Amino acid sequence: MPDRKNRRPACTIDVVLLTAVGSQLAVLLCRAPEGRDKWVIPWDAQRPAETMEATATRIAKAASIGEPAWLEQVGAFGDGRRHPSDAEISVAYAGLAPMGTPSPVGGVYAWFTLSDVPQLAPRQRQILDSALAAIRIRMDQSPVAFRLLPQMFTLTELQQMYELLLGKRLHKASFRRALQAAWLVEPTDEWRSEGRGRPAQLYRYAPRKRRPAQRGIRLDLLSS
Amino acid sequence: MPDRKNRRPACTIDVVLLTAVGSQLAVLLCRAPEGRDKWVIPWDAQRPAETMEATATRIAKAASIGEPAWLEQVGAFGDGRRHPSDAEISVAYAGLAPMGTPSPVGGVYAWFTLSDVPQLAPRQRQILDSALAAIRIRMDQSPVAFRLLPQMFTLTELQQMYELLLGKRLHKASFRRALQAAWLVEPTDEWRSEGRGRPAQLYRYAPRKRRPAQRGIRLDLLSS
DNA sequence: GACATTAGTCACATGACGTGACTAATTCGC
DNA sequence: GCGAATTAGTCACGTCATGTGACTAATGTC
Repeated sequence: MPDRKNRRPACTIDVVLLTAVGSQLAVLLCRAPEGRDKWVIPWDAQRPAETMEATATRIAKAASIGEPAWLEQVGAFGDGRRHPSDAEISVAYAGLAPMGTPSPVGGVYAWFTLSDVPQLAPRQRQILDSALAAIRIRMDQSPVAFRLLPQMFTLTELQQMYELLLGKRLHKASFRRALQAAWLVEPTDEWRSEGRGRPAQLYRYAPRKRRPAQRGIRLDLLSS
Repeated sequence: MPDRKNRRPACTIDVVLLTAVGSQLAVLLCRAPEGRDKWVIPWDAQRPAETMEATATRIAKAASIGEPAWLEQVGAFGDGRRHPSDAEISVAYAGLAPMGTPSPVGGVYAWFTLSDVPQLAPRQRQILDSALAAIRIRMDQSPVAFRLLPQMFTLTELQQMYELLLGKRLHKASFRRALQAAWLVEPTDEWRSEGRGRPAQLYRYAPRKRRPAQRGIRLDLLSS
């Protein structure tokens, strides 16, 4: 919700909201007031007495539905590259919305799969790339992938989410072994039949004990 | 070099400069203009047409001697905590200076070992802690420790530098094994005798091939 | 009921890591 | 000199994590 009444803020907050659409990552963009087919990453200026994170949450709420399931700062960007606001610097946040979050009505906002992202202002392009890189790095530390899934999910869905976020394929057996070692999920009594093939058991995110000294789970696991 | 003539900049650049002093990490602080014994992390406002990184380099240059051997952004901080400048937000950079960099003359700047850091403004304390955490995280990705050492060094010195930055002891054999696997150093013909004990071979930083698919060296190696 | 399809598991090879003990080269005290 | 102390450097072995292919299990389709 870029507010065009103020001119040239000193600093903007930009929010890269991601979700899963089918088997692709998608980012939420906002139609620019000028130009029919111009799109921007949602941004706004901080309001008085508002923390940066509060600003980011407000932008995310206005843009999508409800609060993002995860939100973290990516960094500050500037260095001369152009930004829709002409602000000197922009502080970027990355957020995740559960898959299935609908494109908000009105046509002002829309999800774009990563390969379909239209041309952005140079600084916003840089922000998008950095946000993706930041998420990939933080996946090792914190269980981010669950934020994109519903409460209950199959292990295959979870693995696909990891593959989406990491941008590479994982090996089934290795993935499940690592998952067990991390004590992150627990099985439920329910099963889901997806048409053909054996039904899959549903799991729920339930991180267990052993937080201390828990060395980040490494999912380098290659190929299929 | 906090410039007190401007009032209340919108955004400051703060630079956490680290070096090794003896067997401790030390941070460069600047004497606050008011109050004899108040110290601050060096900061300044951006100048017109200056990138953030250029500002950080300028601050580092003014504070210590020459350019820092490494400089990277940590993030943007604000959220109400107090800062010497009263600025809304501060963008923090972390930098490294080779060990042996002298305390600049004049008494305005001085190195403080981490355990001797005096009380700082709350936001600057947060910045310092985050900068340390950021360096520890990035050590895995990029060979930061070498920036603190001279061109040639012994493997024991290198190991001590890693221990300093990671804040924990490493096992000699494991450390060298991991180092070999990473192809980061090569031996020279020279040896150094340090008084008692067998002389140590000198090594030089020389990252070799195999950059692709090089999975970050994990140095979890515990105890002595 | 044979087959395709998807879920879930097993077993083995390979490599990384934690650890203690070993050898090597020097200085120091006598 | 000569042995003890000290520091450098290596080895070997046990354990655990990871890469990988093949296996079993349960369902739908024809």
